[in-house]
Amino acid sequence: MIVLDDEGFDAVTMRRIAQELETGPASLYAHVSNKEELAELMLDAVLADVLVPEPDPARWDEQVKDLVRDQIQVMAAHRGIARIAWDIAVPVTPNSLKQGEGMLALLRAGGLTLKQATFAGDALSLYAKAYAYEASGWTWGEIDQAEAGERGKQMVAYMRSLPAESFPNLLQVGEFFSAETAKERLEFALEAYLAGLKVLAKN
Amino acid sequence: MIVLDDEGFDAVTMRRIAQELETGPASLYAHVSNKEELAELMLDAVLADVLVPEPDPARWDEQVKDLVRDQIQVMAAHRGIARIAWDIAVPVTPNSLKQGEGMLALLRAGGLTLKQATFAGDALSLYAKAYAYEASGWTWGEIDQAEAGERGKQMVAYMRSLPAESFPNLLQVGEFFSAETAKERLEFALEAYLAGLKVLAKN
DNA sequence: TCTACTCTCGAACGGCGTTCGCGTCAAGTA
DNA sequence: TACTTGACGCGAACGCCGTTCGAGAGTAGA
Repeated sequence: MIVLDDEGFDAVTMRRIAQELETGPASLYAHVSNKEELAELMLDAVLADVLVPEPDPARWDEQVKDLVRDQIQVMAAHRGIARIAWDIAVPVTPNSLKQGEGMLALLRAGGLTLKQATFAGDALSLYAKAYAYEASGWTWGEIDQAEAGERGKQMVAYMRSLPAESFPNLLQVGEFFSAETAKERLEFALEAYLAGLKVLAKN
Repeated sequence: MIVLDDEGFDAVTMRRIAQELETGPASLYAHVSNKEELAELMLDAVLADVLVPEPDPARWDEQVKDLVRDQIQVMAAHRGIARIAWDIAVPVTPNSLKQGEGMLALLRAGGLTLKQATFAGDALSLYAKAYAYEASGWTWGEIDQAEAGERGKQMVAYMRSLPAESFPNLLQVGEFFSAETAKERLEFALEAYLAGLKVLAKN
């Protein structure tokens, strides 16, 4: 009932889910108290697909990167899930907790104090949600692939046309913002942040 | 007309704005083509309050931190603005561009290549949006301050009650997630990320 | 003054999340 | 078996939302 609902729809609505179940929207309220609760259940179901590794101090940094990448991948793979993740203030569902604990364990294996690990885990999950949400935009957006490419080119052209005296840097960076560099941007962010964590861990 | 609209409302709706202007919702469409455009105008107006510094290579890192802090502060100060920032795929309004250019200039002053600066700027603005959105939650949420504190305490208690064998780390970190540590979390993220950038800049 | 044109905005459309209580039906009792 | 009763599924409706349309008001030119 829960897992399949978010696969195919533009926006998950109570009416559409009810339709899927061949019933009226009112019937859903027999199982969940509101849409937010249903959203939490969906997010939790999706997070079950991300398995948390056993910390290995020798390669904890790669493990952290993998975990973030997996979380992003799984959120981006299901339409609307990333958005849901933002609307949930404090995640207390079983799989959310498991992810949180797993991330903490990895960061502690990297030599961070408990407080540092907590703050780092918070920042990383914030970034994962942010990136996944943005990624959902291009993956599931209303515009198709060809049109998206066209848009990208127009964007680059537009940036190049900016007045050089006001935007000396910006007009050169258009090419770095295509969909192809998305992965690269993620890798850069992970590398930079983890490099920073290693610096802070030594103090 | 534009600037004041987002100050007082839980959610900015076309009807409420029209009401504020003592007219019907249809009249707004004479000035903007849809809600998204109106949202862009509001975000741009708000960003005008963030002034972009002249890059100083001696203290570029502090300047970057200041810029991110200012962006967050200004977004968190206006209800609903942070959410709007997420829904805008590519910001092309004048002040958004100015912020982007300013950030690039600072990062380049720190010795990053153009590509590195682009990716770093992207990650930083992603984080700024993410943090500001989260911050909007506590600042403008439907629950009042006293109740929020109560909630926090319950949260800590709940985390302490988790089974120790499954969540050895998580059950100790409840205290680090209170509203008081929010600023500290931001500072940690900034410090870690900038430390990482300095490492990468040397290669 | 009359015409022609522009612009405003009341009313309505289709969709949303959620609520209410009627009607059905199964379990319990005689 | 026949009746009563209780729970509960869900059709219909409520009050929102963003957006559209065209009647009518307002204005400028002849």
